[in-house]
Amino acid sequence: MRKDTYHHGDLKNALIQAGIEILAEEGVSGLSLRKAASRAGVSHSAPYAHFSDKQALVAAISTAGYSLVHARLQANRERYSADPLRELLENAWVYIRFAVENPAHFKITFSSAVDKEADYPALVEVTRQTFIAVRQSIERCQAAGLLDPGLPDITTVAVWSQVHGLACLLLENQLSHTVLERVGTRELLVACLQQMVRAPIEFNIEYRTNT
Amino acid sequence: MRKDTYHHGDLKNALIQAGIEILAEEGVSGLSLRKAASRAGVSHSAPYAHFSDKQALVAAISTAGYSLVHARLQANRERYSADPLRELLENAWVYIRFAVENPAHFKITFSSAVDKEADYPALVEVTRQTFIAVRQSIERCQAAGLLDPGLPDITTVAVWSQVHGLACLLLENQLSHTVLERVGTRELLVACLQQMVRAPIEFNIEYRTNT
DNA sequence: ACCTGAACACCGTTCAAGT
DNA sequence: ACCTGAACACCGTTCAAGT
Repeated sequence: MRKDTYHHGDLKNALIQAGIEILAEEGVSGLSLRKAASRAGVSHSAPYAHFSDKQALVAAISTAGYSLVHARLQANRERYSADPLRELLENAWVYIRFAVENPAHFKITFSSAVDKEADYPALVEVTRQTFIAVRQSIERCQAAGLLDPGLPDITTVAVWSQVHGLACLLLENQLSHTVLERVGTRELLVACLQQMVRAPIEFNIEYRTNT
Repeated sequence: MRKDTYHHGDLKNALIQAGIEILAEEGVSGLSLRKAASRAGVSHSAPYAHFSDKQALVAAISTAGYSLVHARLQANRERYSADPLRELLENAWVYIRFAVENPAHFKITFSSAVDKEADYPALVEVTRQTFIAVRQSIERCQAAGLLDPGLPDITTVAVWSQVHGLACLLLENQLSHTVLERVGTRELLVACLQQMVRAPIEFNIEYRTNT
């Protein structure tokens, strides 16, 4: 039962953390089980005691990403409880910021590197929780007359799709040439949301005209 | 100069085609240079005569995907020249259909498996052309009073983001449990676009209530 | 110009074995 | 229960060599 015969009490989380670090340093293509193992100071086959295969580690890293976003949504809910529109904007901003600041982790998390999501109950659950949190935020906007009063599920898909899509397009730099020279990331987000929101979003957008 | 000493006159395109087939059969993770080579009936190092590395093949496959979508957008432009709203809807539908019918090819194409896009001029060009085609479609809607009359570039980003995001969420099956049981894919697309379009979209949405 | 075959480093995965 | 080390099949990439 001597603790130091095992490298640490929590190799599983150490591997997840190592994976996230590798993603930050080398991108999605740099992630490998063997590298995560070596970074955790353990042999290349040790991970198989905790993860049945690479997909399982990826699913765990994805779950961690979802949890992080979900926690921030919860924080926004308390912080902006008096202002549903602001809450919606800040929720979207959490998403965009995660994408821009942790591109590889975002891709693994939200661009579905996991093939059979159903095999990972924890991932399914946090996905569901996050969807519900977003929908509740949107229902509050609907109640305040700020969004189309249709089926909340559908309005949620519409809004989430737009924010997710914007995050992806930002990651792929498919906008920089045409748009981003004139408008900052947050202004662009506000302009996109404004297309659906039925009240002016209280955030000053400055179009930088090149003169 | 005997033709049959070389396996075919056009190994480059054969490799691209082989890659697309592999994607369809085995998904993104199944794609390898060696498999594409063997499928084209050529040794595993032959591809390097045409592609500097795997990224270059991926970029070529991505370019092919973009070209296909772009061609269909052009076709829609002629077909629906009298009805800009219908054109917008069908353009979005082309995008969604490509995602659902060719998930792996769509991911490689639009979810940026290419790291340094700038290294592949053909890809940059077709990306630009596609963005322009989408923007022109949106400008026609703006002129008809169907969309917010803001900067076309920004409105384009807003609409394209939503459609791209919807395609991604559909691919990840992150909607099936909550929404897709009640509404079909096309109805969901219409409902999303309707959030931004300032006229009823002439497409009947039936909510299948479970009774 | 276009392709082959051997070679190298890296990877995911398995398995018998050790504590 | 947790980890090691050898082994296997597969991969990307390079390079000398062949036509």
